[in-house]
Amino acid sequence: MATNVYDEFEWRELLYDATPDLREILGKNSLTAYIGFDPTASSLHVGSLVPVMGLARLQRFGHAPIAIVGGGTGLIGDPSGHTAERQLLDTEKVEENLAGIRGQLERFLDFDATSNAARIVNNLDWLGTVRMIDFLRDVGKYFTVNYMLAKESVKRRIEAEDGISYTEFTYMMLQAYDYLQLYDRYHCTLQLGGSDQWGNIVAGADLIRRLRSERAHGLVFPLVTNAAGTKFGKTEAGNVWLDPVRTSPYRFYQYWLNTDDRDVISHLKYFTWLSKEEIEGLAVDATDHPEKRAAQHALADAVTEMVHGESELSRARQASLVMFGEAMDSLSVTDILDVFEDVPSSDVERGKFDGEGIGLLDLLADSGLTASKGEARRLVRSGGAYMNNIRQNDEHVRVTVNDLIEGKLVVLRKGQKNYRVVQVI
RNA sequence: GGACAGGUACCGAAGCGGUCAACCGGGCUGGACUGUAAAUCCAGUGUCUUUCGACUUCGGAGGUUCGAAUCCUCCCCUGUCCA
Repeated sequence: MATNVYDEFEWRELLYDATPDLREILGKNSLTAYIGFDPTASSLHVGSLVPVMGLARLQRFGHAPIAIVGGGTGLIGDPSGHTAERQLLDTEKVEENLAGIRGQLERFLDFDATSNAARIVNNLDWLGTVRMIDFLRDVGKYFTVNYMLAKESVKRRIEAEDGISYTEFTYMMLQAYDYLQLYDRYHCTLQLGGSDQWGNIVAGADLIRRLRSERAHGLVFPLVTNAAGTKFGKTEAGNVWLDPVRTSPYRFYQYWLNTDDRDVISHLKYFTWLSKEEIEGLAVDATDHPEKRAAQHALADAVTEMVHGESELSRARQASLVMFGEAMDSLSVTDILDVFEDVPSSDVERGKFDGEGIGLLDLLADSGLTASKGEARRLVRSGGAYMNNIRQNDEHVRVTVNDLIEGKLVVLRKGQKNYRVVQVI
């Protein structure tokens, strides 16, 4: 393991840009560093793992991390990386989001460390009470409009048709003020962020230099990309969240497992604690035996365990086996309901299974797995229909009580991974 | 307001009196292959019954005809050009 966190960031390719001399400074001193998190939702998503782990990595190298949850700035909206004016969130919503994010951050940071304990602070503490006149005199005076206009995030929006509101335009000053406050309160001299934050970070460092004659630093991470050109952290179903209620651990696990070959090594560097040697070993495996996908498994295991814990990881793996065709007769109803937690289910009356039972085609159509009986028929004929993970070739088959697992449910499947749990009521 | 062009299934796009549930391409869904990948190949893609067949569909409403997506009338909408 490297001894300087700067080197650590560097080999992980997390170093997009940094202020001069930062490497030496990080090697010599224990710094206090911060990252801001926007409370735009009540959960962080996988994209936030880079900055979150960035803080955690810093802490492991002896630096003290501060996570700002932007209760104040969140009420304003950061124009960086956005092409259109953002919707304002109301105070109540921001409060709610803050609570969720705070809980998630606590998983990653050590708040009990003796010399470099982590902190979570809310910038509403100072932004909420600062008086406009004071702010303009103390902070605004040091920002020329020319300087702000030159920033990429502002420039892009000025060129866009809808422009930028004064509110969002001010955002940069607020973030700079945050940095100044943290400097004054905790002697924080490093700010981290995504590459889109560079302008805001430098603005803060400049402000500290002018007002306190002290050098403050910045380091930004690259934007995480996918080789296929798709947006990182997004699936057809939407964002991949850390919150297990929004994205089940199974889906979370699957998201990482499906990482493109071309991305998997860099994502291992970004999102895991695996060492350089371990990752290099996995890179060799990936080249020699791509079909084994050892790197994807390592990635999915590591990230799922880190975010959801060991028992959720093993459940996700179990669910994956069953989802991809493993026989399910060894599973109990409880297990099945667990595995198929985020699979749609439908209810059918018990009486339908009595005696002759219900036609397979009717069951497929009634459950909504196929849109019509005709479609169900075609599905069976083409060999894509399964009941309890057993392929059904006969379209005249009838489903009776004997097919029910523990008399309670039957699992229908269309193709590789379209499931439907039919529960008997 | 005027002149053209056009509105067809998820999208694009043929068809211009019967053989049209409607060519073809994309998408989508299965299957084969495979690494829960990419590419490729095969099949399917209105509903119901499946063997024949029945019913509802081609902007809307009427009409002509034994018979219309195809012809006529009116209406609605879209695009382009001229006011």
